This record gives sequence, structure tokens and C-alpha cells, in this order.
Amino acid sequence: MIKIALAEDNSFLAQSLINKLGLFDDFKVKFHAIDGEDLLASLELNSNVDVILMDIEMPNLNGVLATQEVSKKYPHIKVIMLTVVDDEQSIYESIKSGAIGYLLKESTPKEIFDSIHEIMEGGAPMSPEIARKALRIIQNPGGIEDDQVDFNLSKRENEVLKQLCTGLNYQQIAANLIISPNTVRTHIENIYKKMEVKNKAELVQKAYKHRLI
Amino acid sequence: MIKIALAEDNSFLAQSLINKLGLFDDFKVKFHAIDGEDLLASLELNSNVDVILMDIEMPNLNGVLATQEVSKKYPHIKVIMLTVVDDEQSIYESIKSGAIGYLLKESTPKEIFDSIHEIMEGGAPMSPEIARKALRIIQNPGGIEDDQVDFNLSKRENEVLKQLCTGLNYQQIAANLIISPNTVRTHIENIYKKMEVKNKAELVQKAYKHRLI
DNA sequence: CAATCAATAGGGCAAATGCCCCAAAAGCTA
DNA sequence: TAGCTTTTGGGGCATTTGCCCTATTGATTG
Repeated sequence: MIKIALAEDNSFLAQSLINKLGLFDDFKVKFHAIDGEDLLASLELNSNVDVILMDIEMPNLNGVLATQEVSKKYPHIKVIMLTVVDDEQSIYESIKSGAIGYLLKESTPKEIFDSIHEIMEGGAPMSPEIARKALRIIQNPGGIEDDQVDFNLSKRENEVLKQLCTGLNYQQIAANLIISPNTVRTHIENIYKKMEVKNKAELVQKAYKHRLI
Repeated sequence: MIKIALAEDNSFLAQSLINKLGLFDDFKVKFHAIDGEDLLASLELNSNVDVILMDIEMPNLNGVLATQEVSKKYPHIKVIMLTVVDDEQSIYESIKSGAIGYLLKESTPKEIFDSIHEIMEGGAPMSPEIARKALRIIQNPGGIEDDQVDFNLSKRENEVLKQLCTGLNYQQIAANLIISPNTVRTHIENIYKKMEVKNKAELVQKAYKHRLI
């Protein structure tokens, strides 16, 4: 039984989707959120969900931002973005935010069925055209303007970052850079603030994603 | 003028490719290497090349290993892999090694022309079918066989790894997977042993390097 | 010259981590 | 069935981390 949540502000479209999903025995719609905030609140209560069908345009918190939150906080949940248009910008934003599927709202029940099963088996359901665009985006982050985020790290902070990412602890980094562990700690705190992370794992991940190392 | 190098052991196919490329004015074939080693030797003398069309199967040093070397030593050079088959394993290996394009050997001159121009403009030329597979590979590394074999992580351990890499702590991971924090701790200890690391930062780094996430 | 920033360093403290120990249920397999 | 792995769960404990706080020195820069 695949547990599905729905985030869609248009109640007509939501009901249509629920009806389509209801045609299949192995789908269970756990809940239906009316916007991004509602979705996050609902997940806070119960995050035992496999797949979220997420409208890209919603009031309060849109699909892209909501997906960001979901994939950060509940990485086990797979997000399929719902949209009426398949423009490159939307695809780009969706993929960046962590969505792994992309469906047009007028999809047939069978297409939805296939997509959800594909995603549960580890696939990335999207049309070949969208896949092509997505791949280009993923493989060529240099071509995307806002991916080249500058965190404004100082020279020393970059050195500390590099060492931190190899798994060294404060003492070892201090020894390598011939400074005090307390200084290392200060540097790391500043790096955390600049890069908006709050622990090592997140930092290393972000550093790799943005090709800082 | 786009500078192209060719790495292809089959002289008949090589000549065919050179002929196809010769149809276009803005392509200049700088040299033709007969295997991976020959390619690296040639690049040692002259690395002023924009694109390498690389056969995936070559004696001495195959296309995947040669691409690894090239993208490590000459990151400005873009590699397009040539193949007769488009099996998932080949695509996976190519992407891992740093190739950003993937062409079937029977491609028409126009397809080759388009691909080379696309790669020069920052695209990732490949057929939609290949793009789909590649995307699945990139976005869902857990689905790739030999990644799991690498460190022999179990299914559950892979799930924990994924969550850990996003920066979640034991409690949050436990909540997401609906298990006890103690179990999460046990899993992580086992992952550490299997992957031969001793803290989160090292783990995240290794996971990224081996494209486990 | 004053202001800002980078780099240095320290204290305190709660929380998280890493590393031992152990054990049991479930599942597969030879 | 016996033996293996996986998944689950727990206790204890030293160390590390993350996050507050303050503070000095030197360089840059308007």
C-alpha cells in the first residue's frame, strides 16, 4: 500500500486527482493539504507518507519552497511536482528543490499510476523531453546563474572548510593550520552562518553541491 | 572553430567519423588517438582541445578510465562518449567518469553536429532515452547495483545514509524512518565500519565522491 | 583617522556524537 | 535445522560539537 499525500489549493483539481488515485487499490491518500504551509503542518503530525503530489503554484507557501522543506526534513518522502506548463524554469526550480518527478495536471489515471509506481521503484518519472532539460540543468550547473552562489567565505574560512570536509575534527584542523581549536571553532561558526547550515553533515553536503571543494 | 580530438581504435569507424565531421566548416579534428593511452600521450603534448569523442571500448586504456584521467587533469575538455549499446551500466560508468555527452556510433552527421554544438553551449547532448536513464541514475543512486556492492550497505543502511547526508540528527532520522534513535545509531556505526570512516563529515564526503547520494 | 572586517582566542554549557558493550526477532540459505 | 545477515533496541561514557558570549590584533578602506 503506497501512502500518498496531496498538496493542491484548487479543490476541483484536488478532487479530480483523488478520484483518479481512487481507481487503484494499492494507493491510499493519507491527507490533502490546501497549501504548502498546511502540508508542512500535516507532515509535522504524521510524516508516514511515501509520495507527495505537489502543486507548483499554491498560496502561502508554493510548491517549490514546500518541496525544499520536505526534501530537507523528510528525505524519505518522494515529491512529484504537478504543473500545467513544462517550461524550463519550472523544471529547474523543481529539480533544485528536490522533486524527483514531474507530471502535467492533465495526466491520465494510467500515467499517474505508472509514475507513482516508477518513483517507488527508484525511477524518475518524467517525459523524455523534461528529462533532457533536467539533465542539462543537473550536469551543467555552471550554466545556471543562481547556482553559483557566493557564500563570501574568507580565505581562511575556505581553508577550514576544506579540512572540515575531509572529516578532521577541530583539534586536527587546528594542528594543520597551526591555530587554536577555539579559533577553528569560531571560523566554523562563521562558515555555518554564511552558508546557512547547522552541522557538519549539512555543510559537507552543501559544499559538494556548490562545488566548493 | 571547435577543436575536436578522436579516440577510437577501429580505424574504419574513426575514418567514418572524421568524414562526418569534415562536412562542417567549424569543426577541426586536431588528432586521432588509437586508444586511451595514445590519447593521454597526445594531450600531454597538446591539450588545446575543446571536445573529445571517446570510444567506450578501447585496448590499453578504455574510454571510461581515459575519461576519468582527462576530466581530472584537463577539466576544460568536454568528453562525449561513443558507444554501440546504451545499457544502463555503460551510461552510469560514463557519467561517473566525467563524460557529459553520450552518442550512439550510428549517429547521423547532423546529430553529431548538434551534439557538439550543444555541448559547447553548455548542454548535455544525449538521446531522450539515455537522458531518462541517466537522470534516474543521478537522482536515485540507491538504484544502482554496484554502488551498493561497493560498500555492501544494506537497504536500510542506505536509507539511513541518505538521511544522515542531509544533516539530520539521530532523532530526526529515527522519526522519519519510524525506528528508535538507538537503532539509527547502530545502523550508523555499521555504516561507518563498512565505509571505513569515523564521523559524519567523512561519511558525507565519501558518499558524494562515490555518488551514493 | 575612524570604521569595518579578518583572524585570532577564550569560557561556559547543553546536546549530539562515536564507540564500546549487549541481545533478540526476523529472514534467508545451505 | 543450523547458521548467517539484517533489523531492531538498549546502556554507559568520554569526547565532540554547536551555540551563546566576549575580546584583541592587524589589515583595509573610505
